Parts: sequence; structure tokens; C-alpha cells
Amino acid sequence: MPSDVTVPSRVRASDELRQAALEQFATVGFAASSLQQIADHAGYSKSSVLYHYASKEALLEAAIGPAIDLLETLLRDFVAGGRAAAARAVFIERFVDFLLGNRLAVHTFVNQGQSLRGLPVIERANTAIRGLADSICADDASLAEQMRFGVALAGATYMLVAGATFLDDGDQQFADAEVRDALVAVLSELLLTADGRPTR
Amino acid sequence: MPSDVTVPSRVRASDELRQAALEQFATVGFAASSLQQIADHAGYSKSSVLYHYASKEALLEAAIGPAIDLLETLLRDFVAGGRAAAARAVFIERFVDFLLGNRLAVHTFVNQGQSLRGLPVIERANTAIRGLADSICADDASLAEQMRFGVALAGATYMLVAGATFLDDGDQQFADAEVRDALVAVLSELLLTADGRPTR
DNA sequence: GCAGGAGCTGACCGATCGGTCAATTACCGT
DNA sequence: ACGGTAATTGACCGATCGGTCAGCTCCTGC
Repeated sequence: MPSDVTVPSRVRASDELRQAALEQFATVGFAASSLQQIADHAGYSKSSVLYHYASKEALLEAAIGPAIDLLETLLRDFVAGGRAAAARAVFIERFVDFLLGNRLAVHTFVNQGQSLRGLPVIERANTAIRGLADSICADDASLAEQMRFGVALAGATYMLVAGATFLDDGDQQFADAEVRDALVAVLSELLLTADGRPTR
Repeated sequence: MPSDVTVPSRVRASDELRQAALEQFATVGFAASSLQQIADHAGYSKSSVLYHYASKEALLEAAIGPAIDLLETLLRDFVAGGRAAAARAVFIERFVDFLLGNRLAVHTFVNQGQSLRGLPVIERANTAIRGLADSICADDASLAEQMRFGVALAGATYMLVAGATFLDDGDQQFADAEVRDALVAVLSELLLTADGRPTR
């Protein structure tokens, strides 16, 4: 029994299928993604998909679940660390890194979190997003402040995730590091300075 | 020949169907909206839908086309008026009003503009959005400036359109006027002040 | 050498999809 | 009273959907 934990020799079929499914879910949507298309895109048959994943919904869970876990951790840490400006700054960087590292999954559950209401994994994502909003934005915050938060997070998410429509994709993709810095700057501008109430 | 132009006596079936379709497209997505569901929701049969609209795609065109026309007009006026700070301020207000008055349509073609690529009406919407981005953000603008624009417009759009997930919907909806003012304030903050280059 | 399980697949199922068509109903000017 | 047109509908079509199942091919431990 030399290796019990994932032999890296060959790529696992379930991983290929999960990745193909994630790409399909993010680009054409969950409802419009057929198991046949996912199977074709990954080079397997539809039956193989249903062999590795019990249902289309289980495939969605496998595709975006890990990213939701990360988001929940991010949220938990931020809540524990307090809402001071310094903590916010740290959070902003971690949040942007999270977006950059999970573009497809975030695109999927942000863009379709409303239309797929009812699926457990989507409910979990929506709950996390709501918790994120509540934690940054105190209940008694002004509407303008809530708007500032919403515009920042939603705008950042959309820019990284579906940004191809807005950004010049004529010239090739900007380096991730560049995008990260620019985005962190804009978010800090929005969420840290604030007109009169930097801490609360 | 007393009245040739739209007798307002009774609601037109085509309008009811178009509205029901728009709601379905915005909430569950175009691909996941069946003609049967739309017909049921409007109180007609599926055949009636296809009597008034030649196809599902034609129904989408009727549902979101007018909003795209408005967006194109908005864009044309802004391009003609120049990019000065004052012109930007006017544009911001008009843009927010446009969002408020066309929430469902905007939600549809912004959220699904990528997945529905190929449909003519969607291509028109994407072209308008791209034109909007290019017109505000000069080609030589820094990446941070492009980000600022993208975050502002995408964030504002998402807040008004799918904001139920982020905003407190526990207590009831804020008045549109309040939302409008708050959003105009945040957008002005982002797009007018700019760090060093207010005009260009 | 062989039993057996994992991986993979084609055939098939009922349901639903977008769309066509013929028939029926309701309403109109004459 | 009647002919014609607009509006509406149910029956039906081929295609595709998510999902089930039996069988096929390997590879491995004994």
C-alpha cells in the first residue's frame, strides 16, 4: 500500500468532468448546460458523468462547493477580526484574491444565485453572500453606505468574472497581478476612506 | 375611423405576454423559461404565445429591445455631449434613471449577455454596453481608471437589478427616490472626483 | 488463470422542449 | 343575417432533456 492519497500519475476523470461542468455552468448557465454537452466537452459519455456524479445537481455542488467553503471561511475570519479600517484593508485583499482564484465558480453562483434558488448548494452561496453584506455593513448604516458596499463588491465581482464585456478584450488579458492591484485600489477607495465614518 | 392608434380600452394580450416573458427571463433566465411557463403565468396557452410572437427569440427581442434602444440613445447623447465632468454628472443621473426604469430588461441582458451570445438582440445589447465602456473610458486610461468605471457601472447595475441578495430585503424595499439619490452619490464619488484627471 | 470490482458506455425511458397546423370561437363592417 | 378576419386553442411533431440499467472492457489481487 504505497499510495493511498491521490496518485498524481494521471488526471482523474471526475476532476476533468467537474472542470468541464464548471466551465459550462459559468459560460452558458446551469439550466442551459446539458449533461451531454458537458460530457462531450470533457471527452466522455453522458453515462460517465452520471457514474461519477449522482445527478446534475451533485455536479454543480462539486463544481462550486469548494469556492463557497472558501467564501464562508473568508467571512468567518472577517467577522472575528472586527470591522476596523485595518481589518477591512486585509479583507479587501483576501476578497480580491478569492475572486481571482475562483472566477468561474463565483460567476456561477453570483450570476445565477437568484434563478437557481431552491438548490441547497445555491442557498448556501446566497447565505454566505448575505452574511458578507451584513457583516461589513452595520444595520444602522445609511442607505448611501449600503450602496457603497454593494457597488464595490458587486462591481468588483462582475469586473473579474464577466468583465470581458466591459473591459477591452481586444488587446489580450491584463496580467492578473495588475488587475489585482488596480481592483484593490478602487475597493479601498470605496470602502476605507468613507466620507465621515471610517470605522463605523 | 375614430381610433387607429391603440385603443386603451382593454389590455392587449401581446403586452401581457411580453411582460410575463420579461419577468420569467429576468428571474429564471431565458434558457430556463419555457413558453409553457410564460403562457401559464400570463393566463394564455402556449399556442397563443407563438401566435403573437413568431418564436421564443422574437419574444425576447420584444421584451428587452426597447430598453436597449433607450440605452443606445443614452450612449449617443453622451458621446455627442463630451466627456467633461459636468456632462458626466448628467449622464450618471440619466443612467441611474434608466436602470430604475428598466430593471428587468437590464437584468436580463446584462446577466445573460454572455451566455446568450449569438442571438441578434443580445449582440446589440453587448455592443451598446461595450460602446458605453469605451466612451467613458478613453483608450489610454490607466487600468485603475478602467476598473473604477467598470466597478461603478457594473456595481450600480447589479445593485438595482439583482440587489435583493445584497441589500436588506428583510425590511421592505427602499423608496426608489432614496435609492436613486444614494446611487447617484456613490457613482459621482467614483466617476467625477477621480484622483488627478477629472476631464480626461 | 481467474474472480471481481471499477470505469465506461449505448440503449432506452418518460417528460418536456420549441414549433406547426387545423379547427374553433369571437367579433367586425356591411 | 352573413362573410371574413383576428384571436385562441388542443393535438401533434421531432428533438433533447435528466436519469436508469445492463453489459462491456480493463486492471488487479490472489
